[in-house]
Amino acid sequence: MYDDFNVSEFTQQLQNNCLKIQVKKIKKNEIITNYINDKNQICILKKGIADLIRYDKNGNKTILETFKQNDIFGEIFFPIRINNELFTIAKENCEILYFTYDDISVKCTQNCKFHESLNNNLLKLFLYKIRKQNLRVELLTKRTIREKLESYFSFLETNNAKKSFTIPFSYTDLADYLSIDRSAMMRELKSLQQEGLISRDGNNITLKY
Amino acid sequence: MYDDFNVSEFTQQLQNNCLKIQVKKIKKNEIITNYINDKNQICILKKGIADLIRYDKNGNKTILETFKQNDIFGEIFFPIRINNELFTIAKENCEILYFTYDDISVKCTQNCKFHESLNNNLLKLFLYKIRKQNLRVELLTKRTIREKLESYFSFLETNNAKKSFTIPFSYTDLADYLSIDRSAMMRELKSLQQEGLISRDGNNITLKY
DNA sequence: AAAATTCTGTTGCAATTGCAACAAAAAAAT
DNA sequence: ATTTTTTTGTTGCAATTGCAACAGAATTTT
Repeated sequence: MYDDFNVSEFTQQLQNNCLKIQVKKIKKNEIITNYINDKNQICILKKGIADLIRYDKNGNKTILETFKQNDIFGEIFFPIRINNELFTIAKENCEILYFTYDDISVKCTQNCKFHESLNNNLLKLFLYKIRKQNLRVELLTKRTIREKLESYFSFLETNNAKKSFTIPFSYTDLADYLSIDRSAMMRELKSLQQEGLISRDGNNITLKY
Repeated sequence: MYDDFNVSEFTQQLQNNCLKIQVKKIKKNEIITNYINDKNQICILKKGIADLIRYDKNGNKTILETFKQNDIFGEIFFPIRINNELFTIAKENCEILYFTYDDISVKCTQNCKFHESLNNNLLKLFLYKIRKQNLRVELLTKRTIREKLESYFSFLETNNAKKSFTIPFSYTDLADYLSIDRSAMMRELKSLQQEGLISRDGNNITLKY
């Protein structure tokens, strides 16, 4: 999807090192963190898939972010609350590294090589996250359902370097991700098909333009 | 608004150092960068205010991001294009530092103190940016104009620690920032007033709840 | 100081979107 | 293998939102 930052090695190193790291295994459909406790917490997803979710007062679910291997998340990235309850939920069995931002600035006594590369690697993870969020803002600021779909498909097209690709969501989740009504989205997908702009087979989409 | 990262000192240092830094002054309403050239470019706003803008094919303007002193932006944060033309425009006279991501990873020969703190400070700037973008996503995923306004006002309330605050936008720009139609937004503001939820005097809003 | 431009406030109407509801299909759990 | 739950697909109707258009206020430029 994005550039490969070669951070896998880094996240492997994290575990057995001088930094205070907690490792936890979370089962599918369980909550990883609810963004209330754990001030300045940083999490790295070592294995699995997870979503950052919000439910509003009307029961609308929104997928604020999606996380896969090596993605970074946690309370530290949400210091400002606008009366929302957020939580990260495991979509598959997950393995997560927990530590705090405060810890990373404390130099370890041994001046180890690990600490040398820590900031550098975190910088890459942060950069990756910013890019992902920028894409998200671009999608969300599109004014119509059609434009959101087209933009998202355009992204998947670029990402897969193919006119055909698989949506990495159920259609229910895709609507929650684009922050639109599912039935209205289905209606729009139908229009796109009828106008011959796309074809569709399950979660596989082919762009006809 | 956010935590103070004490990065001002850092951005001052940047200019007279081993890193290849370009400094430019850009006049109000001129384009700072158009996100096409300048691969891996990073910009830091040393002085002034700027917006990242997109116009869609229907002429709708969207303010994707707003930048003030010490904010970081540039092409590097947008590696994936989804057929949008983006550009950053100076809202006031600006002073900008330009460098590239590639340069920062090159250790300088003198092993200077500056390079020691470079990654650390960039990490803070990146973190700050992620927080800002997360807030943005929270706003944009709200389903109705009313909810967007309420959320944004709630943020300003928290930020100013007061029920009264000044919107840092014209109403035209606020609509472009929330990605909604201006007239529909004005209508909603009127409703909020009529229901006694807010009062309004120019760009000053007071929450009545 | 006058002219030009941008911003605010408003409204009727049209288009889009959301809501509710349901049946069939598919997937997951027992 | 059967039951339960979730997802998909669909549609009429209502509510919201966007569009167009304009006048007056405010701001900026000349």
